[in-house]
Amino acid sequence: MRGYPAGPGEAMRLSTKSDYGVRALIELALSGDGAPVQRAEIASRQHIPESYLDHLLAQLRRDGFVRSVRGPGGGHLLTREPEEMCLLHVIESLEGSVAPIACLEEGGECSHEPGECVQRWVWEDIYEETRRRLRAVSLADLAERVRDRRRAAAANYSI
Amino acid sequence: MRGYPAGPGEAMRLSTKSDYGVRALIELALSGDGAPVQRAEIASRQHIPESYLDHLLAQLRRDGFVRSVRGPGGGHLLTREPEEMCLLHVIESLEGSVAPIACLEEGGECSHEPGECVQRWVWEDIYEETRRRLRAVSLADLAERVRDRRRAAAANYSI
DNA sequence: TACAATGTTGAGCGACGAACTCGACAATTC
DNA sequence: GAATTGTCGAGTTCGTCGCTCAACATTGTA
Repeated sequence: MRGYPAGPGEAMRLSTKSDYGVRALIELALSGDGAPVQRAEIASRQHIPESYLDHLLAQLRRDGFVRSVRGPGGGHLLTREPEEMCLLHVIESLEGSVAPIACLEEGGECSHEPGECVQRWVWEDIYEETRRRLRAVSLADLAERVRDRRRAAAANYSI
Repeated sequence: MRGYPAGPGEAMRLSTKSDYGVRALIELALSGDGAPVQRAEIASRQHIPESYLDHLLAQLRRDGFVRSVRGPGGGHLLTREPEEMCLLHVIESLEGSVAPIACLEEGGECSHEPGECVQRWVWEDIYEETRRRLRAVSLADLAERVRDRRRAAAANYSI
């Protein structure tokens, strides 16, 4: 997809991890029957390097979004209904935190002298607003969008 | 201040550039008489590595926030009133862009197949909200805060 | 005019994260 | 028990971040 790290003048940028990860979860949400989806299938459908997807799935498993079934016919499954999983938690699982400055993070230290950290209040508001909006979006919302788009694309194709 | 690059799990993080840069401009705003402020003085007051500050001032000069006076007694000055400079423009000058994903940037390409970029709308809203909030804050606002805090600190000191 | 105090530029460097890859190992199920 | 899956951790490449340094240009003062 990207295949390359973020370039210059691209601070504040999300890494590929959360994008890959969210799209992997969407794929699981889309194949909504009880059958597990294999790594290889997720990877090819969403164009994610398979060996890299391993790590993302491991992380998502650690944080309880996904559970894996081994053996032939195995694969990955969501642990809950996609309606109950929000973008915020998934992204925070993979990116660590979406705090734009360190001192907003839990346990984060402010590097400025006390009383001199003057920009914090601005970013605090932005941070909270960002989290609020990410919390309001569920995996089901995103999956539905994908479904709609794919339907539309298929319809276009047949004309 | 930081002295080190951002660690793991710290995507979406601002670099030191904008923090240093904004604080440098605040320092110029605070010494509001017509006298230029030297690099060395800005650096020591705001604890910014002097040789690094060079680059930031150069960038800010290129983008018209600062103008420099050479020769003995020279230094740096704001080109406009601090009320007329907003945080957004300063940060965008130094960081390049605060877009959380590449395809939101001007001229930015979406790396996904058409119709599959499903998270874009979420981030688009967040991006615009972020820019709106940064635009609403002026250098004068920030300078005033610093002034207040320094006054308070001085008062505390004398008790 | 000389000179010293400034700012400007760009090369360069060490450390570290991003984005992967690879290979060995463990668990399952047929 | 062999084949098929997932798990884990080390390793690689590349590029940015944060910063330094040295050479050069400019300007005010003597």
